[in-house]
Amino acid sequence: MSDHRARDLYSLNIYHEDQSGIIGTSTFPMSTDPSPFHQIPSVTANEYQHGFDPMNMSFTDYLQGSVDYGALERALDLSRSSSEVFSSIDGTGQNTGGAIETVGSGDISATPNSSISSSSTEAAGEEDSGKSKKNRQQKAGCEDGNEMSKKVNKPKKKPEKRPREPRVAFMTESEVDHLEDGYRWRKYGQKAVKNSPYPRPLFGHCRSYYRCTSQKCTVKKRVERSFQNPSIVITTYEGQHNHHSPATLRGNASRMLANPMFTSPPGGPSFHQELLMQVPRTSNQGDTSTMHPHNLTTIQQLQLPDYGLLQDMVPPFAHRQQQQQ
DNA sequence: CGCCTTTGACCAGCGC
DNA sequence: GCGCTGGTCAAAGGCG
Repeated sequence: MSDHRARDLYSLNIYHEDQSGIIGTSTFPMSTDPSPFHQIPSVTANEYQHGFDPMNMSFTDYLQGSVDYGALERALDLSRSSSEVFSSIDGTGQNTGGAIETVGSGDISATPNSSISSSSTEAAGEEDSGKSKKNRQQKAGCEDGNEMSKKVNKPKKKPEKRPREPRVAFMTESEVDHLEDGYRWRKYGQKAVKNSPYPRPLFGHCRSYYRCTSQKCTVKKRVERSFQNPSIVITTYEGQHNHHSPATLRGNASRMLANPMFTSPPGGPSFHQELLMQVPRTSNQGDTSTMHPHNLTTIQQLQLPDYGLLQDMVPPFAHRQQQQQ
């Protein structure tokens, strides 16, 4: 879990379906070559605090609540999109890959923590567990093989759908599936991605479900690998943490994670998100000289022949990058 | 012992 | 209605 190794490059992509997929993307070098950091504009505290820039958004930004959903909404024009903005299922019903989405909930204009602290959110979580618990109890009660008891007593009420938490997906080029983000996660499930030729986690085409281990924190995340490029890990966060990163107890990494002012890792980062804090402005039009060559390399790696999961997102992104060359 | 992962099963939603 | 799929649960087991 924590012994994972980072690759030389990380690419961070934030997707939104309505906007041809990508709302932000960044690629940045790993600590093996710290020099590029000096060539890449860092995110200033001011930018961090007063303006949402999807191109500079990171796991940490999101997890730490630095990203205001209101700003996110404005940036993405999510006001007209209140449902899941990306579906992994194409028109034929075939899955082309995992879910990558930035989802605006119906209440997206709320503050970053509102979705967490709101009663609706809690109710949603409770409802979820409660519902399942009820069913579980029924199941437990029918160990004698009485199948009917499984499905009786279905309260058929609740016509209204439970609002989903806002979701944000990140694409990260990494060899490890579960990227360290400063929080503690508990895996609660795993599913083989449909149509996956490799239904086993070892081969990366499984979707893992994690839940924040902190009590009262309903944040979940899904981790899966891209069909097209197994080196790309797609991490989808749902909800926002209502607590500080527990990584504080595990070294200075959390200090940097929790501190948006942090812009230069002393002695080299040990957490991916420390690097994510350094996300460069890849949208830097006209001045490609500031782009690290690795960026382009990574982008091209993202462009894979078999359009599936990323077909809606990667090509436009890659094209844009190529046009900048 | 506590925390975590694994894993099979279940349920709801959705498309046909 | 049926089947598929995503999401979740919880027992069992592993690990430090």
